[in-house]
Amino acid sequence: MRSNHIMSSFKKHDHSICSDRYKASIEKYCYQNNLKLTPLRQKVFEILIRDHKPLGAYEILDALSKEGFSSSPPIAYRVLDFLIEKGLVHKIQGLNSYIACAYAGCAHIPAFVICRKCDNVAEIRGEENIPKASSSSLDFKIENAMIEISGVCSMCSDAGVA
Amino acid sequence: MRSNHIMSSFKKHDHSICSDRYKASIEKYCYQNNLKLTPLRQKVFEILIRDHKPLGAYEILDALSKEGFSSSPPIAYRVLDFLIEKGLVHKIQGLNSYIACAYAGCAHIPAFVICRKCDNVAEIRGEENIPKASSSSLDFKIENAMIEISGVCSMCSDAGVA
DNA sequence: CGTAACATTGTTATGTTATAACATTACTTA
DNA sequence: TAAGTAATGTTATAACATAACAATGTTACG
Repeated sequence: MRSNHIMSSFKKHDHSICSDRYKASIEKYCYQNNLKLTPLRQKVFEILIRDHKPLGAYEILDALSKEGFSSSPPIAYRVLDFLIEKGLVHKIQGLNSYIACAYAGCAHIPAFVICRKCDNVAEIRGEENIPKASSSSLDFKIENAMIEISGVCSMCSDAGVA
Repeated sequence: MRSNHIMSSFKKHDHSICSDRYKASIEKYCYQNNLKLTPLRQKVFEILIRDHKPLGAYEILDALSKEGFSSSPPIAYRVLDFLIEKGLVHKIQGLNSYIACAYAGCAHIPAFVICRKCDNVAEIRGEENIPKASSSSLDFKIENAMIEISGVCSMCSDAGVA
């Protein structure tokens, strides 16, 4: 397991260890890349890793508000834009929500596995899943990929009927 | 080329032939599956294939309005829900927009190649691109996949600088 | 130091996308 | 032809996101 590997939300684990790894990876990344990890940015990131689940922008705003931060919409969206641009957070398009990157600092194409029952999401590496053949037959310059797999995780399918 | 194959938006082609193929495939599919292709549903589908581009729900509503149909938001969303559920239309999550399925009636996992310059979109088959290994190691029951590749198409990269 | 330039955060207003809830009309079928 | 269901019409509002500008903080350089 690589040092910054984050545990899947689909497996029971001690999340405090995860949280520490997340924090360490973002701090290291910002330090190495000379990015300012302001209190607001730290707080948003902390909110995102707390539940180990994707959150909507307005959920983040609520959380910020409860902790005494300003909470008008642009606050969240700007910080999210920053974190997304730096690859520290990803947007889950299918849920209009945001999740901390599990591989911050490692070049990768993110892909997500989303349980429609418990709303947990695991990030996996999507490199091998982008359609090389088809798109090259189209002579297309690939810049980005969004891969979101949905279904039911093992914890949920063990728990009851479909 | 299979009989219902639709031309890629990234290649010059006679779109009237495409349109006819789209229409034929939806009519055939609805007939075979005993689905009611009402005037409203037909019109929405026709609007979607006209430009051979994805459209937002409110663009569809505008078009409906111009053609004398009722055009409050639920009108479009309900018809889109129906067409999506039947696999005749797909939603492009990254653009909040909707596109007629290029493989209606064929079981497939849709994937999209999206040019960020001209906004054209080509549907390709995504079967081979879902992350089998990773998700099976998670013991996850896959139901659906969303694969959207973005970049620049050959027409746009020929046309000028990046 | 002081100040110009830039980055960050604060605030108001508004734009865009989507759905809830209920009314009406049409279509089926027994 | 009446009851049940599917489809469409309408109003209101929820949920998601950005534009535009003000205020404050930070940095770097003479």
